[in-house]
Amino acid sequence: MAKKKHYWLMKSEPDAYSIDDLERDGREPWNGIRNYQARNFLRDDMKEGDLAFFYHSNAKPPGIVGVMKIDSGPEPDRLAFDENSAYFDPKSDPEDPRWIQRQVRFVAKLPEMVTLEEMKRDENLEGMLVTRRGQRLSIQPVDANHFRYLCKRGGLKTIPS
DNA sequence: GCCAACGTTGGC
DNA sequence: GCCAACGTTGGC
Repeated sequence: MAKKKHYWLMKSEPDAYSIDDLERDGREPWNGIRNYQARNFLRDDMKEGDLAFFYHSNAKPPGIVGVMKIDSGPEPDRLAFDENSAYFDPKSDPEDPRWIQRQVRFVAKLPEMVTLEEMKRDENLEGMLVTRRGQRLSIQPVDANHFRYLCKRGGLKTIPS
């Protein structure tokens, strides 16, 4: 039997990079993550082929807007080595990179976004991390049943696999 | 713009 | 190792 898929939620501010940008680009490095818990998910727990929600944070309204696929293994985040980057980190050694990225590939845009407010109100999503007050982790695991439910809720006819 | 909820840094 | 000060995230 094939290894069980994991599901994720990944946040981006649409002013910086939106679902429309990913639809246009097709495949992009997901980089600039500078939080250890999120880094560990990127490095250790994500598998190539996993599916993830694209979440618009700091948006009006915030919420889930699309689905993407993890399309690479863990790679060093080279922005950490670039002095001119906002994500430069002098403590990241190119011989032993501290920060990790993944390639992600566009899968689908949700016909209807599912807002954070809707998710908080929805009893089917009880316990989902993103609805927890004060949490701010930019990469989060999502339960498989929550993933399927949210795909339908967002108007997808078929659940991506 | 405010501020709650963190995470990080650095003095001790 | 403690913890105060500071910085960031991100909803509101």
